[in-house]
Amino acid sequence: MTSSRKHALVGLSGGVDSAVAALLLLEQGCRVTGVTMSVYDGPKASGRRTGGCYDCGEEEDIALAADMAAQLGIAHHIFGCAEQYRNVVLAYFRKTYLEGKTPNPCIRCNALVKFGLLPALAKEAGLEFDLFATGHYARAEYVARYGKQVLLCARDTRKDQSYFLYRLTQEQIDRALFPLGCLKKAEVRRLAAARGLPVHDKPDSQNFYAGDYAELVNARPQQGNIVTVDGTVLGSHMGYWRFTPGQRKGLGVAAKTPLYVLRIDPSRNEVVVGEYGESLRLSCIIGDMRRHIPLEQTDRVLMARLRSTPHFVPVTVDLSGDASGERCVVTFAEPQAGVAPGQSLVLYCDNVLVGGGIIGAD
RNA sequence: UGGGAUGUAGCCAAGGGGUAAGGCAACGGGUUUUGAUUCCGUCAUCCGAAGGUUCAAAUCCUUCCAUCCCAG
Repeated sequence: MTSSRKHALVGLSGGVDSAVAALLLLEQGCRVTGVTMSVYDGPKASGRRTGGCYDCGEEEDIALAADMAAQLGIAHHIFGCAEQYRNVVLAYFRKTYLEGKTPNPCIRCNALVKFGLLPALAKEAGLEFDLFATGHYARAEYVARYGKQVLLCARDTRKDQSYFLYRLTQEQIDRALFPLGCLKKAEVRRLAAARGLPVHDKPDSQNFYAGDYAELVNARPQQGNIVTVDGTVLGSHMGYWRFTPGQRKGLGVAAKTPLYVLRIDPSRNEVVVGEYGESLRLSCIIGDMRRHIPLEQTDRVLMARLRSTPHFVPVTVDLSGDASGERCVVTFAEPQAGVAPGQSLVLYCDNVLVGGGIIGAD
């Protein structure tokens, strides 16, 4: 491009964050086009919605996104992604739970649908753009010492969402733009209010699905036992796929101390529980890795997140066991609770996202 | 049937004359783009039942009921 005026495609969800992202890009002088994906293809249910990604009331959000685009004076396009979403996210969600593991649909969706299919469809539709922006609280910046564009934590690490983005490819990172990366949520709302955007006080959406997860797994309820490590039966449940390691609430089992899910045994439909101490683990195997920065280039202690929470644990990573570099063993400085197969472990060096992978079954 | 023991919320469990701890579960809420974690709040007008003693009892007495264990 000869023009210095960049053209940014912005994923508008209908919420405050993406609207403010678009607003900021306009203020920076970008050409901006809004795009929204439609992913729901389930029953046209009740219409009662609480704000999930896969939500039977998504038309409302799409309409909000369109309104927002109109208010900002930018073009807006809607792309149907339901079929792919079903194949890529929902099928994965169901399969993972049935394997006795815990899926993370947001990570999968970001890499394959939101940052994958959506811009691809936009390109197919003839839209030209240099950048793809979203309202995520994260940063994508060129870092000289690594010689490329990398993902970084948002300034406000409490709100940081880079965890959900670690599976992006280098090309996706190269054109990614996160206008909210240096802002706090309150500032974003203030900006929206100042610009008169009606979504300025819209509650955050924080669910992937507003209904009963078991509906998505779509498995027939099946009674099984809740057992201790030594096999003592403490109670029963209606399907192992309703549980995740580390879970405490919802077991329905009374004991001296709180009990946590230690592991799940799909073949016996058993949920193994134990005390907090029994749930601690010092290491785990990571598979299906995505590596953004070679570990040799990191000279500081690596920190890991085992969940999207702001909690970081110092770790050491051993890649020696696997030549392909897709697997490694991660050892924690302190024993960790809630290490759940299927969940992602994401590595950071300072604020830079180094890579990550999926926690294995053992 | 004889001997022993126990009966406090859904579960476990303190309190042994002065007006029902605590834990677990459950429920409600906060945090959270994963129903995890975490945090906050609520949860026995009543202590197996009926009488009695006392200013006052879940706590003492009596009887009854239930359950468990050991005998036979």
